Amino acid sequence: MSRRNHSRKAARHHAHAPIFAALGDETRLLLVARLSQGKAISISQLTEGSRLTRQAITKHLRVLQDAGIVRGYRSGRERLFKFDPQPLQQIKDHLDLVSRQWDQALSRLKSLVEE
Amino acid sequence: MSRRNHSRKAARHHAHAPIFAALGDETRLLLVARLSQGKAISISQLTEGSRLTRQAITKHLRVLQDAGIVRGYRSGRERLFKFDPQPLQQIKDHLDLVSRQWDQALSRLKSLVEE
DNA sequence: CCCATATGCAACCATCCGGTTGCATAATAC
DNA sequence: GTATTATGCAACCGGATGGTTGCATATGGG
Repeated sequence: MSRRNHSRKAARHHAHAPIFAALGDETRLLLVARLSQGKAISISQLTEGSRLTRQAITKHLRVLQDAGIVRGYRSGRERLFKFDPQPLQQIKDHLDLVSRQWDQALSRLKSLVEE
Repeated sequence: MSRRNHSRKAARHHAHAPIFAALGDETRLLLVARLSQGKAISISQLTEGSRLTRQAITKHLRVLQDAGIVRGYRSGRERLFKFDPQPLQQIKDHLDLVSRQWDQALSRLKSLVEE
């Protein structure tokens, strides 16, 4: 295996912002929380227990779907949505990267001071 | 224990959406990446290397600051910003919670099937 | 003092976003 | 085959967002 395989991390994390953005809404966080319970849920089921309109919920689901967090498919007369954990894993990894950089910066600073 | 003790988790993660929202922009992710390197950086330094205006960057920093991800303070004639890891840790924890629910749901399903 | 640098403040603009209402269509139930 | 349920589509609305420009102010250097 050659070494030219270096995919530089600085250039590759460009797709994360839309995922964060999709989670940047309280209603959507609620939907994700509900869908991460496992079962696929229909739009009208998801609308119950929210004071929002079905259309509002539909739009939110669309946003989540475009971010890849959720996947919808038709079943009979209803559209079911199910959770997909992959995008969340992706941004979790990114957050870990940031934290790691921060920690390393701290320890570099600390060793300088102690010297 | 009285009733007042029911801090239902549904009510407690209300502060997470603004943090996700603050990260839901490519420019802001870049700023965070740079600031997580450790050192405090001024507005004009952060503006260099971006094709955006200083004011645009200033606004983005304001958003990050309102989310608590970054803290700014005046030093001489410049305003320095430094990274604060706590909010990111917070949402990382939330993501872990969601993933955990998902995994549990999966294993419940699996045990059902195998039975 | 005077100048250059770094920032603050405000107005303005186009677009996006969250939400609604109204109506059309598809599937199921009876 | 008709009523009911679940969804789709489109227009509309006000407010937030991302960005710009222009000008005012503060601070440090010689």
